[in-house]
Amino acid sequence: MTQGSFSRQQVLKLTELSSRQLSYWRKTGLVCPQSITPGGHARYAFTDLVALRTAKRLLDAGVSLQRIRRCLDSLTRFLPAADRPLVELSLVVTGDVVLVFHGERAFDALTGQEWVFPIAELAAEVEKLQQQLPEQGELFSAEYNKRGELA
Amino acid sequence: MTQGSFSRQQVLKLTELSSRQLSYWRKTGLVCPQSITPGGHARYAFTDLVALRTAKRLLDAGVSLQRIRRCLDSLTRFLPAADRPLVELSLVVTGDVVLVFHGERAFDALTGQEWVFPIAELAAEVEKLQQQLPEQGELFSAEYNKRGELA
DNA sequence: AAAGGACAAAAATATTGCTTTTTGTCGCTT
DNA sequence: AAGCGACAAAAAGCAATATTTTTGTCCTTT
Repeated sequence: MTQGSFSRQQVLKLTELSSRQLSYWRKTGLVCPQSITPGGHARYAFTDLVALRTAKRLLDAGVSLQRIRRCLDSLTRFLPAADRPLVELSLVVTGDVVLVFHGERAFDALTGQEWVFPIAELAAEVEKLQQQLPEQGELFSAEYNKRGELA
Repeated sequence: MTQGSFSRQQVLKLTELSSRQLSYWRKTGLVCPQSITPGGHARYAFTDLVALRTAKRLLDAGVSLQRIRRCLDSLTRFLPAADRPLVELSLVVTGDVVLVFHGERAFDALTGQEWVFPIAELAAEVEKLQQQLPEQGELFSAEYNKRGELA
């Protein structure tokens, strides 16, 4: 009995969703109540609550519903083990992107593309490359022109 | 003399850029050689190399040149202390977004918008909310219908 | 109270055509 | 080898429009 079972009123209070949203999300399958009463009324489980609240937060952070849906779609593909991404996963967001942290990795929830390379490491990398060129060094010293660049 | 000074050939080898790109980037001010020889030839400093390679990596990760330029523009606004973002900053990327890690924070290089909320914390939060509702609990046990939802 | 339907405003997305940017290639000069 | 210029293809961005999704409001039914 870890579940708990919440009525519509309770859910509205706990999630700060509008009644319309709750209905619509249910109808369109974004978050459905875990069970239904004999009278056809929704009963939301605790995990449903978490999912609803997560979706709400994503919305508030500027992620559109449609993007949320697409992310969920993708995630079932990339992480089939994650049954309910909105409940289980660790997400980070701006308006345009949803990042999923999973183990050591981070990837885009939508495209699955992995996020990469702390560029800090690049200096070291170039340094290594530098050693592959035996001949170069302080060969040139003249500096006739200073740059006025962007980067 | 931490600089080092690299000829065009060396730079091409080290950065895996095309000759055309090197020229164009120089002309458009993305990354310019630190100094010029009496004959008008480019001499790239070590930091230039790092900048070039960083830009190349961003490109490879799917960030367009134009976006890179705009990011650099923004960064000089958000982090005026960062003289050469491509050399100094710690960036993370997908095709659409460049994230900058700076101290404790992470923000979008383009918009400056801060990134937020590990959603993992949500469960705990809802649990807390739950306690504000004294009346609910395992009041309902009937489950007549299983859901077939997305999340 | 909860669900469902209907209508409309707002928000988001997709599409299309147009402009600008980036890159490659060739040829010429130093 | 390095730089410069010109032409063209590819990629990216932009703006205006159409289409779809989401949400609110009102009304009816159980």
